[in-house]
Amino acid sequence: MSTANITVRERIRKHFTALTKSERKFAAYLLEEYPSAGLASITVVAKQADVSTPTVARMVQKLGFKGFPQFHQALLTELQAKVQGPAERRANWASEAPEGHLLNRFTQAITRNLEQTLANVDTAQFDAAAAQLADISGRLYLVGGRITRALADYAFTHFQAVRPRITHMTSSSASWPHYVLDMAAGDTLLLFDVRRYEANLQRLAELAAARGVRIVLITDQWLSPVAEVADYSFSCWVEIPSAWDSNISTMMLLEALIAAVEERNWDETQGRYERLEQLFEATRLFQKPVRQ
Amino acid sequence: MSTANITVRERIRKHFTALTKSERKFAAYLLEEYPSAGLASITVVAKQADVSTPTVARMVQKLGFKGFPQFHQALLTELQAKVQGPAERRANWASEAPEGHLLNRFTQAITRNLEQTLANVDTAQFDAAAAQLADISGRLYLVGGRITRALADYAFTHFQAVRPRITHMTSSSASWPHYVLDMAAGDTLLLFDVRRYEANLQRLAELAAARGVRIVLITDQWLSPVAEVADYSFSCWVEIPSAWDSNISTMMLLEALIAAVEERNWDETQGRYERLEQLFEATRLFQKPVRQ
DNA sequence: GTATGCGTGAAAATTTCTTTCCATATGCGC
DNA sequence: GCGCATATGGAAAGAAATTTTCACGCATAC
Repeated sequence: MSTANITVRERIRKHFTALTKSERKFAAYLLEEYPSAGLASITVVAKQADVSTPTVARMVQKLGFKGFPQFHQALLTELQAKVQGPAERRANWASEAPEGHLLNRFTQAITRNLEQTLANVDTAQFDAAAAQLADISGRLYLVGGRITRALADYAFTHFQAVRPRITHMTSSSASWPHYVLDMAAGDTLLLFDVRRYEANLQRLAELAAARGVRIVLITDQWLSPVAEVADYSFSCWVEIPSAWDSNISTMMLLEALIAAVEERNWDETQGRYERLEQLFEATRLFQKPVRQ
Repeated sequence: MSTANITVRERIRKHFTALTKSERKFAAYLLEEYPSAGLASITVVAKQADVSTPTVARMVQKLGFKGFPQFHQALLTELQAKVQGPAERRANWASEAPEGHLLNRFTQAITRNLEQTLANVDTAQFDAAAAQLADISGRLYLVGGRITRALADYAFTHFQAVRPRITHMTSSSASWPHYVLDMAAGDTLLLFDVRRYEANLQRLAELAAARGVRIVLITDQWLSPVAEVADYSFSCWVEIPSAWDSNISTMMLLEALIAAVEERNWDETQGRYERLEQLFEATRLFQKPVRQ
């Protein structure tokens, strides 16, 4: 492991004096276009540097590699490390917590889930889905499963403030057919389905799709079968060291969508917030905010 | 050339529904550690993803590559482009999103909120609160406000799997007195209150406290007045560039608490999960999970 | 001028990787 | 419960890569 951490570049510098003329030719070529010049097969690389394959093979051995594949792998690892960026993975968020504390382990898993989820969002699809959700010419239906019912509820509360014409389909699937009856082309169905995927939701999605309803699906990384009929699907990474799945990334995607819809309909949304504020005031349901 | 510019990640997204179970397994593995997981030889890659080489070969063809080498090359090119590109693109956060895209702005705010929230958790208090929530000698009551009702609902669903003796107090505050009537010393009340703080919740908390109920409060950074009577309070950072507050950090704290309770009561919890599983099986409410 | 030794690359030998074929397993509809 | 369709991985064939061998060229020393 002692020599494992030095870069190929450093190895070349270190052994340069021991290299022969052709080998130096190849070394120069590699450094010229580092490290991409070394990423093809030995045959291709050798040809491009205008030396023979044995020359390259001998040289990488001089550099301390067992063979060309090992050399190739080393370059790859370097490149990968570069992309990963500063290795300061936010490991210690819960700064006060001891190393192995649950909070830290949990945080690490969550961070990774959020990263993965975001990396896998197709921006164009996100924008299109936001536009669909913002389209108030049709109704917006919300529905979730056993676990995600709470998310659908949360979505309902927020979308209510952002746009009119919303229906929260209760989790009692017996009543779903009644809702489907009123669905029409141009309507939107925002559907949550994480494992274990529920057959009822799939049937609902199929019925809705058949009526020309656009479906936005928020699911997990293993993709609910509803994705088959959904117009827009988003995968959220949900694994945590636990018997159940985390829905933090799911929630994040939901909030991001709400924010996007809000931004899109801002002119109208603003007015709604003001009216909502006045209504709260009128009903005296809520106390004055502490700040702001 | 028309299809040359889309990333492998996008290809996977696009074709995911057409993939079989094993192929998805490989796809998931690749996305998990992208793109390095796909850079070894097909044999190695397949073995690490625990699928057969033919599966991988078939899949890359489905993605539109002629063969594995072409797929391999595409990943390599992506990686190179990434390195060549704008020097320090921030890690993997929504890597495909343009700089000023809402997704990126949103993510930044969320990251900050999570950091702040975690930095402000007192580990000892967290552990103590978890112990309180895990104490099944008393009842556990759950309640939330207008917005946080959804979180209380989510908490209810999960705590149900983890421990017995739970009561979800519905948001209709008219019925709260009935619940209070049955509260006794040794019971626990998990209460969510974020701005705008609700007078009803405060009164409920006072009544419960008077009856000797231990109160765990999850609130925002400005602290609900309920904190006065709560035994344990946690502040979650909730500000995002939007007219409303984000509850992602709130959700995170909640999930962390659930995880902590689960870990604490694991012996009993495990049995509950198994029974739950059997009940699901019996009611046939749910489809078979895709994986695991 | 000849002999010696090192560097070099063509080509063979070998290893490794990729693809194809096929038997088995698995799930699904009837 | 049966038969069909599809998915899966073992194994072999085929392809490509890497390594080794070896003969030649070239420089240097005597």
